[in-house]
Amino acid sequence: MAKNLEKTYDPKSIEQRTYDKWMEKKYFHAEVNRDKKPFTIVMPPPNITGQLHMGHALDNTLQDILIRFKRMRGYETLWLPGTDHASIATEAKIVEAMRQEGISKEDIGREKFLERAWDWKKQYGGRIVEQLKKIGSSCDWDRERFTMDEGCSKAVKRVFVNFYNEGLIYRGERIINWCPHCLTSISDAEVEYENQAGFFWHLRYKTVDGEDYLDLATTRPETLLGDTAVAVNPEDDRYKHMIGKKLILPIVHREIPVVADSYVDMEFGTGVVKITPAHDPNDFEVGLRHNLPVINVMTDDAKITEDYPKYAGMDRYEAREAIIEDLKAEGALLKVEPHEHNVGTCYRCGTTVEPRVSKQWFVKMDELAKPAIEAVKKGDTGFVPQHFDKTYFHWLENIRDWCISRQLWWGHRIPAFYCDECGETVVTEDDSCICPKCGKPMRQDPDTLDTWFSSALWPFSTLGWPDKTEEMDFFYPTDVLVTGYDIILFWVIRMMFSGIKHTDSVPFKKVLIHGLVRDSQGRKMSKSLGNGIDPLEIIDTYGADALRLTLVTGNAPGNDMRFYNERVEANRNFANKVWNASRFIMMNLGDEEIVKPDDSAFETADKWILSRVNTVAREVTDNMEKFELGVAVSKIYDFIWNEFCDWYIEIVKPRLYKKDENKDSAMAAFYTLKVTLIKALKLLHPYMPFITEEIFTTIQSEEESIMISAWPEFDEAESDEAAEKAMNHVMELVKGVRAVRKEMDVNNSRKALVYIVSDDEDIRNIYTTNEGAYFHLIFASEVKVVADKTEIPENAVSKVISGAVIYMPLNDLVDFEKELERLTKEKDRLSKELARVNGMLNNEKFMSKAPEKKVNEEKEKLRKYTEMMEKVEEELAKLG
RNA sequence: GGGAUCUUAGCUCAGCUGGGAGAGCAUCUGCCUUACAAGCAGAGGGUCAUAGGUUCGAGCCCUAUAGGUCCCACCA
Repeated sequence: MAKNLEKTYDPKSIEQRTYDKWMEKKYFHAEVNRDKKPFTIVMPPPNITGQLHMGHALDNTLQDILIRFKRMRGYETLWLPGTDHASIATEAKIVEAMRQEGISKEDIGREKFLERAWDWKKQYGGRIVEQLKKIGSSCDWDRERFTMDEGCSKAVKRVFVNFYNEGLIYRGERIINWCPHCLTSISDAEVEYENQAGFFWHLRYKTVDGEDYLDLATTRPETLLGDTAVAVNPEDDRYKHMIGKKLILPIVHREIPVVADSYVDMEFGTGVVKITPAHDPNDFEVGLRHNLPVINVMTDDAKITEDYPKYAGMDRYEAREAIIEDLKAEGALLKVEPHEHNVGTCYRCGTTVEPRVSKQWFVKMDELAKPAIEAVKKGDTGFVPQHFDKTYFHWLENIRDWCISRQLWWGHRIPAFYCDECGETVVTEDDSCICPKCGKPMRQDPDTLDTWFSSALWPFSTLGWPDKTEEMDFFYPTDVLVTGYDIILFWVIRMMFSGIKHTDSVPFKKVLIHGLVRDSQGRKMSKSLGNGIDPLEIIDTYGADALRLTLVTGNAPGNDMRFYNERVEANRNFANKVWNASRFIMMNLGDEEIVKPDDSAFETADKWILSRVNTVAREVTDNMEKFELGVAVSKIYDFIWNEFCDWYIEIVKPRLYKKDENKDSAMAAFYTLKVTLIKALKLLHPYMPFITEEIFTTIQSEEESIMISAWPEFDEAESDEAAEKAMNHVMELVKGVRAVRKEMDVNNSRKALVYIVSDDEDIRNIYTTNEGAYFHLIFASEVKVVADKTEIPENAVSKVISGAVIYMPLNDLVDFEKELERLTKEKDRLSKELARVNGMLNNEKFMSKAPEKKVNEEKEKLRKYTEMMEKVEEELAKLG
């Protein structure tokens, strides 16, 4: 107990050591334990390509807070960590690395490529895990998973096969989003739209006989190579006569029909649209309706195909230039005007997506979406904050089939097999598939699945599904999913429908949504801007606890936050404050053991702080159960700094310094200090795990860790209204004297006689019995508590507080001006309050409609303010 | 085009079911008071975007307007 703490808190000296201890003791490990209630969070798996950024730091801090809180409350808490194979991102990195060596994927072949990928995973996949540990994450690392490990892969196959057998997965030629850089299809959700400045090229398509024409505009003239029709609205009188006629496609000189389709907006442009089914999703639909040919004019990397020798091999933008020139030459280009339009880009590499018809695998969404919507409507799963359910509903209600096949090698290979002999297709979990029809070995689909297909199963595949495991039974469904709002449509939705479909249960009961961490100017942190703040650097400078506190204070769920170092610094200072308060207690105690003295040794201040910490525990617990983490931690912060340090410690100092004179009183103070500190540390622990552990195990050496200690639950017996009321009077007195001293410019070194005048015997008793609590705080030479003013000297400075008036004869010429100003100000304040209270109490409607409790409160205020007002007026009268 | 969200002290933001406007930082004034100057004490600073409405009572609920942010959307 007599261990010393250093003078300033040094996070570096304790964080690693503390974390190692926790790991060694296996505190993070969860087991199926039927004696306890489970509390489960699965960590959103960071990409193996990733480096810890502020978003991770925030996400994981929130999870760790919830986990530590519940663990202390006696739950069997499982926080299951893991990483995501991130197929497209990882493959891109490896391809890039190989490019620098001068080799391509195809050079080494699929197997060798995958070997490299696994090597890469071994080398870098653990990096982010180590970084997560730096912020104190108390995950069960024994259960760490990877989206491509054996269990998860098994789950993926099972789901694919099940979906397929139920007709919920199908393969078909559809128009999909194609990234010409990543060379793969991507899902709708993976396309980011951005407004780009472009042009409208107005073109003229003439009829076969050359006598008539249709004018239209396009933003992508190069796609004209694939035009197979021109469409007009069937209701459009301007063009009714053209329907069914043939036009000559400029440059290509192919005949194409004019079709009528209500998709065409008569109001927009000329009301004529060229139809390129192979390169535009809408045109594709039109094409289906009118049986139009689909002509793909581009290669995988968005170059024009050999079918158009003149442009073959040109990149789509080069081809655009060339085609425009040719259109001009042909007289088909009427005019060019600037036009801003939405362009789809690949979320991975930013390349403009090329819509393209291709044979892909899809998940049919209609049937799956409905129960996912229902589950949130019924409240089986709820969003915090709730309004995010609107985003969720909106997306699910408008969802289109999900393209899940990717032309990549790194990922879960699609478990579909084709027989080249007889054309049979088999979808099976069995890797070495033999054709059931002709007995020949089958060829597996070369494509892999969208990364999100496997992460959609994360909450249950990590618990052993599809096997019936104890873990599934005990820990599932999970309790909370913590994630950013930017990930709802990618991930949350897919987990929901996958979970409901395969486990007959929602995968989580609550979704706690947080916002983005932005830079000090409110900009998104990004690599390209170079404005990212590295959490590890912050930890290095200020400590993990300060970082964690910064990420949760002053922020409501779902809101973005700005990150700047001044805030971290302030929180580092708080850590130091906690550190020093603890150090103070230990220093003064010396080698003595703390033994709880007889009840009579406890003073009002002791009872007050014990009562307060108890109340704070209740409020904090309530807030945390409602995910109001920011509110909760600011209550702890305020309690520790403003009540415990600034008041209680200051109040008990004389008792500690004179511990030999009154042992019992000193011991009561020590006992109260320790009990209160420990409760406060426990409340703080989920937010600041390292410092609280270090202090706890120093001061409470018989216990081995704060993180497995019991949470301070509210105890009615600790509440002490009388003590709280008394201390409020004491604090008002101290503040009053301090204010007067400051205003009168009286240095604290100058002790003064202080009169406390009150005609209320109870209040006089409070001041008499608690003199020891405040005497030194008001720098008094003597305190006289009296019933009336008869013995107050004429030139005493006065200060009215509730229930009493303070007089301080300062033996100076009283500065009448200042005194007058002070009292007048006070009078103004009181009259405003009185006007407000009177306004309410004189309002008949208020009196009849407001709750009685509120009315009584106001009556009490009226009494108090009236009394104070009288006294202020008396003092003013004295000044003349 | 649809939807969400925000607008509170100089700055960044809290404000839980409607009942006397808060914090951190910054500013001003005193303090090296034997835990902490990464500190202590005191002070100034806000018609809670605007306009209506509901209510005894609105920062909080409703409607509209303005401005900002974000998401979704097939306008060629």
